[in-house]
Amino acid sequence: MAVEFESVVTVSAAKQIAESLRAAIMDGRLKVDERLPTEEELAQRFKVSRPTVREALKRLAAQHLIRSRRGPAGGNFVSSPAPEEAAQSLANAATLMVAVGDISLDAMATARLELEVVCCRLAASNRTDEHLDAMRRELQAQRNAALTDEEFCASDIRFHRAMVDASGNTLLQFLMHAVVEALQPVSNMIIFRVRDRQAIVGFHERILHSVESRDAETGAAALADLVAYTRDRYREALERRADRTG
Amino acid sequence: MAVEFESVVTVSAAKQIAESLRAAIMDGRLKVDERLPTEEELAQRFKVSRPTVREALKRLAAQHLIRSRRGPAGGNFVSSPAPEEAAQSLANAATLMVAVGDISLDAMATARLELEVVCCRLAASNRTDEHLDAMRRELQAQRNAALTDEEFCASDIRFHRAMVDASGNTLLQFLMHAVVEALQPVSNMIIFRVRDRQAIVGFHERILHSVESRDAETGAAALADLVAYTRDRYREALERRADRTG
DNA sequence: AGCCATTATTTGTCGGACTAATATTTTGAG
DNA sequence: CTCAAAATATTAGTCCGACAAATAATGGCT
Repeated sequence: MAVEFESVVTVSAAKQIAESLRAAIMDGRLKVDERLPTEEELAQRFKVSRPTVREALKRLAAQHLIRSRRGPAGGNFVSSPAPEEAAQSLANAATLMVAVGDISLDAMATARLELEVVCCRLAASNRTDEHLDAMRRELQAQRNAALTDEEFCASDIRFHRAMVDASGNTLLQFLMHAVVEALQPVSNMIIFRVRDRQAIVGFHERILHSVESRDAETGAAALADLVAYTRDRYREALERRADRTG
Repeated sequence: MAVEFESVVTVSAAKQIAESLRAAIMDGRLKVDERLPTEEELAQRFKVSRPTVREALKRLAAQHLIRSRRGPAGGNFVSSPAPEEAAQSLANAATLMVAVGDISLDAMATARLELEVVCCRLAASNRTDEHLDAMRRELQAQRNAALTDEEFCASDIRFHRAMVDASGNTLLQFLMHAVVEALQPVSNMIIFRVRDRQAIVGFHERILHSVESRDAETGAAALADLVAYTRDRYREALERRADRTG
């Protein structure tokens, strides 16, 4: 273990140790899957106790920067960031920001529309048969009236994710998965009527067809219609809720 | 403190406690700025020791879900997610994914272009004078030849952020700040020649003008040119580096 | 009444001990 | 000699108990 860490002296040891290790990982002094010293050794090196080191490690673990295994040949390892977990964290943050009002639902809706239009255009040129199949599968599933609302919503999300995946851009996938996920609570609120489902399936058919035929423009139109429709249904749902409560 | 937590029994106590608290925060049982029980009390409630509770709390702190203060009237408080910090986390994750190859630079560049075109279009219709001023200020700063490379890069980032902010969409701001940030290492690598600076200032002028005159199309073109230019300079930089090392 | 010292409360840190998991080594049987 | 099972060593996970540091509230002093 030849990696050097800056020594930490002043305040809030755990936080600074975490920061020091994080920096070491970020700028490549610690590589992915590399094992870092044992907690005991780190404690000696940073001149703190093991619990303090552990708190630092937990901070990193919470960001999925390290993973740990017990036993000999165990230890704490630099973890390559799993995109799904990172997307989950992002989705959580976005959900909270919506809940607290930092992001308005309107901003979220327009952002989603704009981003999905971009993905749709890329998908129209980069799609593969696998992606089309995935979209078709979800669309077929959504036609099943026996689906519960939750199942329908889940399939809805998978459909959009499949379209995003078809764009072939991993960064957009990453961002969009989180955005779509963060919007799920809203979707859950408004999908409950058969008519709504049929309408949404109709939008999805138009989207799928646009990607199939490599015609991004109709896809953009379909997405715009879908967002407008969703917005209206959401407003209605809010009014109904207002009626019930007062 | 009337909030109930599910009791945790089976495995990995700290992780489950963190998850339990996180869920309580996410679905609103714990509201922002609310103080949660003392560590002692949580330890009793979850039937674990205080260090274990602390590890759970550190996990949440790492995700900026809670903040802590010492002293009476201190404690652990639910923290409203600061967009900048969340964006920083996202940027870190993105940087790592680029470093590890989960995201190709090409994917990153196209994603950035597409997203910035979206932001530019929104900015053209939603911009305020403050946003225009911010963009003008940075542009003026970039004309100063005395700037160090780092200062020029920083101003470059601020210019793009100002344009993104002008879109008026907080979610896009949030995402783009992270994307732009994650791209900084690349920028740092290629900005070193006076000619490059002049070219980039030229692109920025076109972008600013398009937002000023509410003409999104020319802005999109300028952004595309900027990305293409940047890509070429980056390829050259890579070749130079290859020459030096081999 | 206003200011300062005291105090109480809560997180931060510590050291050590024990538990649980697990890879390695040793041992034993075939 | 081979292979499997048991012992062993190593390492993270948990726990306890205590003290340090920060800080708001309290109470006493001027």
